[in-house]
Amino acid sequence: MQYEKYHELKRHIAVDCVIFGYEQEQLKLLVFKRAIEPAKGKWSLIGGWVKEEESAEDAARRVLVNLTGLQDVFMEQVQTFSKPDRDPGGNVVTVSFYALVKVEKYSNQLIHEFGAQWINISELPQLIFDHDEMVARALEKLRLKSRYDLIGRQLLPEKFTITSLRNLYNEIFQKQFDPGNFRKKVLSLKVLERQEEKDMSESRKGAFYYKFNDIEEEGFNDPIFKRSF
Amino acid sequence: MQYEKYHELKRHIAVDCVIFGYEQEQLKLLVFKRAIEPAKGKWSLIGGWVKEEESAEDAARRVLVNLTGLQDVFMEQVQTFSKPDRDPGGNVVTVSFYALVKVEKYSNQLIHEFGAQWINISELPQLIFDHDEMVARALEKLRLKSRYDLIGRQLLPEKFTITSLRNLYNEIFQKQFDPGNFRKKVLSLKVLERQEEKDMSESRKGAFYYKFNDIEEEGFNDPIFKRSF
DNA sequence: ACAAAAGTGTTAGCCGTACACCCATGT
DNA sequence: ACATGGGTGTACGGCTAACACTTTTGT
Repeated sequence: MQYEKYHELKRHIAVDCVIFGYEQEQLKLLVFKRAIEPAKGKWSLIGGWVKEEESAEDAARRVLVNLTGLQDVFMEQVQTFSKPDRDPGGNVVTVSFYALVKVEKYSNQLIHEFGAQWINISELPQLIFDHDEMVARALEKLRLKSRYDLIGRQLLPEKFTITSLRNLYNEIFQKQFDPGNFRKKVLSLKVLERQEEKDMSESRKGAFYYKFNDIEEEGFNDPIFKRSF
Repeated sequence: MQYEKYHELKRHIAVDCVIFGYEQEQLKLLVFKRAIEPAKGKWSLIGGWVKEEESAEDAARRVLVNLTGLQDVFMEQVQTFSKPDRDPGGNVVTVSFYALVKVEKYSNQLIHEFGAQWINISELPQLIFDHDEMVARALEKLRLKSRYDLIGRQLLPEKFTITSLRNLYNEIFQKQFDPGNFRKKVLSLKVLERQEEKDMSESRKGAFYYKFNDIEEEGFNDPIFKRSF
């Protein structure tokens, strides 16, 4: 498990996690300043070794739980990277995952402990090895999912406004959705429930909070958003 | 490389290939009758070990070249399977790929040599281990690709009729596309070139052959087929 | 009264679907 | 002439996109 040693061994299997969060109307990624060699001080994703008695999915979940304490985080496999020379420290095959977490639930203490930081998706520094490509592929996958599912359940707080949800989609697709049309579209999907309470912080009139309802976690057959972005 | 031995060792990395082909207006999969234990006589996908000095992509390509002699086959990573007990013969992490090949180019001799057989996608026997799931996931990925790309370049012969192409889509989505609408749709994409020659075998009138043109291999931004199937 | 965001309504145009209809030709 | 698949035309309906318009309320 010690990084300094692994180059002596033959080939290892690891996971890396592309962790998305949504905070202050921005889509962010949790990145880490490496405390150890190689590439000490450089930015990277968080990862870990896959133990012999677990699957890559188990390992990724373990890494995430260890980092955040959160048990039921949405997570999906993205791609496996296996070029023998992709990690200068040794021959490492890495299965990458992306995760969607509610930033609010994070303990800031944990984050500092790991040298982690939430960074806006459009202001990312260069990451080590092929981690940039992992992020790019994860973002592609997130966009694809967002097109067929109404995501937000895993990223937004329990209660949120339609405007917040729209902003999330604006961030994901780097595009301004029309407020009126977006509202009608998502409400027509019948997965949101309006609450009594209003958010008064953003306007005089106030905006109703919504919650995701419990039924039908599964995606729709048709794309929600059919046009190119 | 010997299967009988690998259970003694700790953990291996392998690839498996979901090889799609199109023959006699049917979407088929190349499956193999295992000649060795475990699961001798059962059907499976073709696979191979990933050598220490190569990537999973390299390994998959090597397996395919070895099997077919074809160099430039379309191939894409699907998913990695890593449950420690997924292969009763040992702890094997497998990266699965799908490939699209022109059946016509295959040497039948090679196929028999490997105990292989083209089987219609809807008549597949049960496959060993988690190979059924690999096929299911590969098919999902193929469907997704077919929705955004006009697929067929890699599956159809050089010259083909619109009806053949439509049949391919019928097979992929298990749905009957409307002949007229399908024709207009694919021709509007401007990626097909009509040939002088006609195929006279299917109708009195004859159907023009088409070829894919050379420009723009990349996909479209919008889904070609937007509705559910 | 005004501003500013929330929310509703309206319209035009595009596109998918269904289906009618013509075409070419071997028997 | 007719049957058959190839190929074209048309009309309806649904949906998207653009944007005008109304609502609410603190200042």
